[in-house]
Amino acid sequence: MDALNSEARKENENYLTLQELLHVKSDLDESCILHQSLSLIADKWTLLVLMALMQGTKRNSELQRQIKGISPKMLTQTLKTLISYGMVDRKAYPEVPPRVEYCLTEFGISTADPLTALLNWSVAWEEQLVKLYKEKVAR
Amino acid sequence: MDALNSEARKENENYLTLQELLHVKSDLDESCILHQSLSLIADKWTLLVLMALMQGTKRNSELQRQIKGISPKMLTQTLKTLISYGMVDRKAYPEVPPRVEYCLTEFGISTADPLTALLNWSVAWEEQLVKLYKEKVAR
DNA sequence: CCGAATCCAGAACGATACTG
DNA sequence: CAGTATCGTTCTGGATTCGG
Repeated sequence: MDALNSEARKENENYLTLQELLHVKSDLDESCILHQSLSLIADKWTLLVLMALMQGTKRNSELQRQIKGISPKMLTQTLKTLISYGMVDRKAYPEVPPRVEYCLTEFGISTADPLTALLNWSVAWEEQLVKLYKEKVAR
Repeated sequence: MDALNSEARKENENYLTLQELLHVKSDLDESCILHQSLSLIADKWTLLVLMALMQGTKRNSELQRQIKGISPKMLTQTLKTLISYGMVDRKAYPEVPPRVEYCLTEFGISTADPLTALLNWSVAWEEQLVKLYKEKVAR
């Protein structure tokens, strides 16, 4: 268990560990880059919309169908936020009935990297996590 | 740019990509393991408390000083949640005045792995992210 | 020193109905 | 089909006060 220093992956010269970050700046607050980036994508639907678009360009109604339980309002709102972030592109075709397509930008695609790491951690601790989540929503 | 399939890291047999996850289950909702694990740690202070404890065992008052802007209530509450998750251990010494120490469990330490990935993504896109965060809090 | 209890403001989210 | 507007609820987090 060498998670803290992640030596295994440090072949890459530019790889930065949490310890190194804390060494540079041990005061912790909202200016922490980790806190900032997490707060941008950590709401109820953003993650799911990003994942759906990882499969490729989709229309509004396709997203609506694929993402169970999302309301039209929240879908639109989440997409608008992601567009303002520069993570999603919107293309509207001047047709009747209207057709609108959404796809990820390069920046949007880049989120796959940290999300994949989170996925593999989640799978490794899945039993624990699922139990905790159930308890959480039970409240 | 091969973020979606992360071939570079697939030397590891067990490595799972987002595409593979979506292939197994293309319906997206709150049962998605990624959504569940993210929702457990994605609140205002959890991340900062975890990071502080990555440096080692600490007392309540040390955490209070190091984490700028956190109120005693939110510190206690966040610690209690992390203890209930099994990510943090609490040791109380029967002294006067009381002394209480907190440290990470193996599960807590394991969060360093996804967090380090998020950190390196954040640093790669730092300029973009900091700008977006500023706009977000301005609202 | 450590933490519990209470009250409250604001944000996030959901349901519904409506427009081009 | 895509998106907007309005309203109401729920949840989060902050301020303050009190107790062991």
